[in-house]
Amino acid sequence: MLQDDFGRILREHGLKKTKQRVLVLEALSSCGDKHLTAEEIYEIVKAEFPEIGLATVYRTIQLLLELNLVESVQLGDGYARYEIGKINERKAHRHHHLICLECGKVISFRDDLLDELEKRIKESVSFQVINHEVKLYGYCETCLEQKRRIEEEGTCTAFGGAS
Amino acid sequence: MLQDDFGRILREHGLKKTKQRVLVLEALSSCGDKHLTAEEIYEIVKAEFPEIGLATVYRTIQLLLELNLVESVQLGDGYARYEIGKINERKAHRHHHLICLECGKVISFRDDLLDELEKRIKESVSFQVINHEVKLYGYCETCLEQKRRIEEEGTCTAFGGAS
DNA sequence: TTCGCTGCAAATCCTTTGCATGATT
DNA sequence: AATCATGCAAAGGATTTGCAGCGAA
Repeated sequence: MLQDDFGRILREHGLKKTKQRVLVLEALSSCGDKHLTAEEIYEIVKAEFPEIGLATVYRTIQLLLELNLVESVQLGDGYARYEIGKINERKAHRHHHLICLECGKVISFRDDLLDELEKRIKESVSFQVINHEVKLYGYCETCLEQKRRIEEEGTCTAFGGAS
Repeated sequence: MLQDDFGRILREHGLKKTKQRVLVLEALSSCGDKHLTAEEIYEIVKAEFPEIGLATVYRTIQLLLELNLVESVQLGDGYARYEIGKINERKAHRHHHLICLECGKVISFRDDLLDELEKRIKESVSFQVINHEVKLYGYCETCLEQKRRIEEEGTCTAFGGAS
């Protein structure tokens, strides 16, 4: 299904369907919300196909980006991260990222509120918005609980922690 | 004024006030909304102080970031960009970036709508939002007009342009 | 068979770092 | 005078590219 679609898309663009390309797409596909780096994709694919090279992974990602099958996200940690796009889910646009400052976990979050913001921009500034990207930094549930627990335990610690 | 503040802040942190540091801060300060790259800052400062090295610019930026005088923005073009922060204006948080896909121009945009989004997130997901970053990609006024003009001129061209 | 795709290694790009010299307090 | 900051050049890390050989059409 996804395989056939992919083959068709490649064919339509005069590109060849190779094991490497399929495996890279599958890695991204199966890791849905994990926002993999190139290196991570490389490791995943290498488990099943050890002869693959990192350069091929980068080239394939580039290809998938151009085909609009994959989108890239910059989380500000110096790595480009990639997530599967339109092909198997339609959550392509209009989803934002919650990024945990503690553990780095990324949660995707769907919300159309930004449509409102875009409208507002159109009215006040002359700028035609095509796409948007929202990142919210904070603390995820797990890390929040952990912090809470530590605070409770440490209530009697006399030291304030000036930082 | 700004100079003195800067001197004070440096002194408070046991740092020395050097010509290079002042010039880097001034470059960022005077180019308010331009979101300069390190290389651009380097060029600006070099005009007035040719013996400065790029490494010093990077080190100074790092310093200014740590002092919270400057903030960094990733526009996804592979360069880190920097903008002056809290010191001379209080527009630190809550301003978003409109990025022109055509000419790369960056327009800063102030809006508190995201507070609403943050509240909504707090309700639906257990995630404590600390800060957020919004980038809107599209076309700026100048580029829109240019496109319009080209379209008008080219109305009679028979070719559709299958892309 | 043809031509694109791959793997490897070298190259590139932005940014950081080591070290001896130079400037600031 | 004592450090800290600088400039230079070399190192670093992510991504890219060149090229000969391999594999899909």
